[in-house]
Amino acid sequence: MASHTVENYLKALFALANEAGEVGISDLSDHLAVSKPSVNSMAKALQQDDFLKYEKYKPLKLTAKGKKAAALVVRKHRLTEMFLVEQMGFGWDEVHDIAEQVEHVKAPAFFDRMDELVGFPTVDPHGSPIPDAQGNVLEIDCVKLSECAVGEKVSLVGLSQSSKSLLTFLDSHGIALGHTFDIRAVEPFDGSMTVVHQGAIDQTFSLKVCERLLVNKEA
Amino acid sequence: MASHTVENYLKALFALANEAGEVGISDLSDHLAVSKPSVNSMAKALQQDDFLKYEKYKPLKLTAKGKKAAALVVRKHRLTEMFLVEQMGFGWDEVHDIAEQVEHVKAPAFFDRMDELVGFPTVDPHGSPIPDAQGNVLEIDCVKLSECAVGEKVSLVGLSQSSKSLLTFLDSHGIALGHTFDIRAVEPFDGSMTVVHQGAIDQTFSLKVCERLLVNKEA
DNA sequence: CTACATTGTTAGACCTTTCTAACAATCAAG
DNA sequence: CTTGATTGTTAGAAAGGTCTAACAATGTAG
Repeated sequence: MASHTVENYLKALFALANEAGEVGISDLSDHLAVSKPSVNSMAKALQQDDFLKYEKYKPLKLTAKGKKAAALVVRKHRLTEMFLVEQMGFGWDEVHDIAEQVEHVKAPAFFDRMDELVGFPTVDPHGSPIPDAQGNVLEIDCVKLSECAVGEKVSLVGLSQSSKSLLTFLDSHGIALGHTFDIRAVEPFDGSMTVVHQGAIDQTFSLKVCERLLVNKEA
Repeated sequence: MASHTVENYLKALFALANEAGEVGISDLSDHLAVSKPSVNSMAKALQQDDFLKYEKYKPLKLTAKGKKAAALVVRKHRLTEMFLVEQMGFGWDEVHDIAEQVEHVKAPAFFDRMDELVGFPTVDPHGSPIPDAQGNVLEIDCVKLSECAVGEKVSLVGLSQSSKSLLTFLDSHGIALGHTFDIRAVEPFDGSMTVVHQGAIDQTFSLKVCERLLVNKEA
């Protein structure tokens, strides 16, 4: 089974491919806070194990095997987050770091039981999809709030790049997954948006916030 | 913080010192399934970090720092076992291997929450004491069943060296912590014991079993 | 007290993962 | 099409953990 380190590389590769498309050595180097030569040699090692297709100066590409292995790590991570929130009472802003550790535990029964206890969820506490036991990931139908127009009524289904500070921001504004927004105005100057939150409170969000909120238009 | 490997060495040192008194390189080598030269070099490394006092050809001795660090790993292990049984529905014979993995998670809040959720237990599912957050271990007042005499009435408080096969044996005989035994006979030939289990069923146990059952005489 | 088994030690190698320093390829701009 | 920035590469070393082979110390039986 893949080492702690290998699992982290796979997870990073998977995440970067899903948001940036092409993944270069430098992207991984930044994301993992590891030097480029280190990434380079790991890339060769991962290719050796058929997790990765690596050609000099070309973008890195996970193989089918690599994608599956990565998805299963993500599965462990997101199931853990769900378990931490639902069964252990942690806040959605506290679970990432803990899950980052727990995801490397090698004990399938442990994660299977978590899955069962939280009722076989399909998304984690931040709305990100949980890959199934075969490593398949269900795509979620959503757009960034920033891409919506005045007059639209949407509901929050997920976050892109949820960070602790974003989560704290949302908490402090009483925003949670499933909440609705009626888009009232978009400021042309800076892209900030004024919305009616949960049909009641008027709130204005910066473009930076709106780009992180993934919403569903059929609310 | 100590690595995965170092934590395992500390835990082994702690366990062996508590049952064998003196701990030699070979004991550790056997216990961890690692070669003697490996143990030897790790002993030097542990001394470097002041976890261990090491002198050539002398038995290994944990320092105060080493004992505390070891106790805290044992704490994580046993809290995890308790959590797995009480909150996740695992059997007492299933939890050791999972806890062996989870104990290396570096997330104090995770274990604190487990502790809370299972009601701050003082012993794990096998009756072994859970060290407190400062690394202090409460001694449990008990003797081996094999050391008891005919006519005594005792209750099961713990197990020494609980293995999966011992736990399965106990399960199949309906034996659990807290159960009582009235000692009826001790066979002089092989040390096997006949007892009344829970005031109802007559059972006979081999010496090997009786040496693993830790009991309290004031039952 | 010698001999043998046990136990511990050194030396040297290997694997994984990381680094820095220096160099090479690629790509976008002028 | 050349320049310069970015990006990627090699080479070489180090740390942590492991091994085997060979040798040294210790302790126990006769």
